[in-house]
Amino acid sequence: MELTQEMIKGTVVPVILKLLAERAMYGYELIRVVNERTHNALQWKEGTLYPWLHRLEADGLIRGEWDEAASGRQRKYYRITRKGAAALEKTVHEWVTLSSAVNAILLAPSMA
Amino acid sequence: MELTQEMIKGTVVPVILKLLAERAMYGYELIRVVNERTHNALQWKEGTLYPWLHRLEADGLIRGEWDEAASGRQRKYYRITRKGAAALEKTVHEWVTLSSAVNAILLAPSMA
DNA sequence: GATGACACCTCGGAACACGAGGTATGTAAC
DNA sequence: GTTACATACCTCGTGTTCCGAGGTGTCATC
Repeated sequence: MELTQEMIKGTVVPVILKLLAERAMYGYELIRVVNERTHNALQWKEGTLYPWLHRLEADGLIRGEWDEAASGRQRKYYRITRKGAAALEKTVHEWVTLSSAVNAILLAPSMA
Repeated sequence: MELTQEMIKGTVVPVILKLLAERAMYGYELIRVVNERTHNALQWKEGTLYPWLHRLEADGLIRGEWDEAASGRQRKYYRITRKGAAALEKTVHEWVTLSSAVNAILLAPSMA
């Protein structure tokens, strides 16, 4: 019964879309940025992220493109599509609705 | 790719514990109360709730007891245990940490 | 006596996370 | 030059979960 991990589900998609809306990034970078920005509250793993990137690309929400870094290393940079931007807006709204509802219950004062 | 349903996962346990910390309730009642309090933002289903009640009882976080309602109908009232109260505190803290981290990303101003 | 709300439950298919494993390249140390 | 590590991509299998569909029985109403 690993609660935290369960909570993380469902936040993956909006967070990916949001970060890619800010700027194009490659998979490994996304993991690093998320772990840093959330101080490891969200601990993303490769086994979770890569399949999602493929799914989102298949759905046309993001588009990946191989590019050569200055070091000469190949990286696959993803950027958000128009369709993805629309999905982002929708999913953020869903998150706000849900988290507000949950907060309203969890943070209500306990009855004595 | 049903995002909202995915998000709901992980919120089930803290919400159950919190509501039972307020007062003893039976399963069917929990579903009704949650759907009302969240205006259907969380739409709980029986197929999700009942297995969780059994799991939480098996883990000693809640305790169920059959009781006869005034109508004569049998209901299984659940109440939180001492162990459950500790788990509630922990899981609420986890939720706050997680939702704050996600909000920090999702609600950040988009770069132009 | 039939219909529908209440109240409990289980089962099975589909979806998902993630650990473990794999490949390949650049960099640093020795 | 080769060993070792960080980078960077990927897939597969196991275990876990949701929830629609189905089942049982009770009570109230008509």
